[in-house]
Amino acid sequence: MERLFEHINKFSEVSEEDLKLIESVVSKKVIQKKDHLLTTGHKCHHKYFILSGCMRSYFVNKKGAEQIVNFGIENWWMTDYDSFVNESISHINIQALENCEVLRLSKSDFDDIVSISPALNNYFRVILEKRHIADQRRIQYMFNMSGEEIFDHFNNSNPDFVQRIPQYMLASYLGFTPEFLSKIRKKKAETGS
Amino acid sequence: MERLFEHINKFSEVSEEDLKLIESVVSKKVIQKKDHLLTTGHKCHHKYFILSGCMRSYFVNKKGAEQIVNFGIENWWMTDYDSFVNESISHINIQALENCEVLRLSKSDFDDIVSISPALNNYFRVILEKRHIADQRRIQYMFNMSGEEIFDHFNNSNPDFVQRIPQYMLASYLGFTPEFLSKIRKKKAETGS
DNA sequence: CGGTCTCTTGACGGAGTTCAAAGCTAGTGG
DNA sequence: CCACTAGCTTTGAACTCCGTCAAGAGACCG
Repeated sequence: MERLFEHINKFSEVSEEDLKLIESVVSKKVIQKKDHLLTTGHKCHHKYFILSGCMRSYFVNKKGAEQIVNFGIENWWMTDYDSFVNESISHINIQALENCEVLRLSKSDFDDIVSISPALNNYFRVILEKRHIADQRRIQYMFNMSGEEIFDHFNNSNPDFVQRIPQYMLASYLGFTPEFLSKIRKKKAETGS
Repeated sequence: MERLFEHINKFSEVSEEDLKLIESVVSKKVIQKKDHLLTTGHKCHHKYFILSGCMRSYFVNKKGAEQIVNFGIENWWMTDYDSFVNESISHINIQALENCEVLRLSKSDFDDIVSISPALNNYFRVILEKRHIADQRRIQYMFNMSGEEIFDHFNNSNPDFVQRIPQYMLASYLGFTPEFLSKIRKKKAETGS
């Protein structure tokens, strides 16, 4: 709980009352590694704030391969915004990659607290700004860099995180095959970084 | 002005007072076709609500070509969020593709009105949700579709808009070369769509 | 009209994929 | 504590999609 409070405080000026409000509507859950929080074909009724652990969202592409869309780690709100906001059928899956502790917040409680508390509403606006900026950067990188450069950039930006996931998932997230990623690594090993 | 009010009303429950507040801080500007609202190396101090016309944001990639990041049309807020929010040097350009009428809103006025008016803050949160969802979809399409499929999908989703811009800009936005787009079109003409 | 901007065409090249096989690694149970 | 197995990574050859380059053909605007 403290972790969520700190996160909110970092992005919005909230009162004790605001924190009590959100505390009253979230519930702590433990998720086992490999368990799913959301599967394709269902509506996404919740946001999950990750207290510990690591997750991925992914869909099965036309070739039958799992395409990873996002990873989530500590201090991230994980959800399918499309399904959550529009209450539509989700096309993605959300799965724990490690044992996780999360705080779960339902759509109706979310709607309530943002209408009751301007400060919490503001918190969610600010983290959406951050996320939109991250999305835009990601799109720009995809257009401007080769596979190898994208790989280097991600490694340099997330040196700790890359340790936590298998290479083939990183390959999927970055948009290429595990074989190609392996060849990049080989080339680097030969030429010395 | 009416156009902006309608847009706000569509996404948030605002009072007359809220509308007067935002009216008091935006100013109407006319932008000539080909003029820039933002150029690389400068800070983005404003958001622009497009009343009429059409714009693009783009950067010059490593190969020296202009890579289009986004288009903006009527009822869109155009800005470089990264630079606007973080007050950092922008890496992109924003240019009018047609003669435009816009409502200009400065960063400091934006900060003021979202802290004064919860309803306006909520409006900006909701449109950020929409934008994040659009970004996520775009990323998913880029991963899941071939160039030809991406082209078809964009054409089908934006039948009116594609008439307004030259093909080579569409090619840039979708992430390939004008030559390749021309070959797709040729193939379609031959095989009958 | 003349020039610039846009679109098309074709030959060639390269980045990344596919497929199939083999080598590694780590977790699990006996 | 070892052995087995499932999951992960590496390799290489053939292939595909799309980019590059260069040249020409339209189209639009002063």
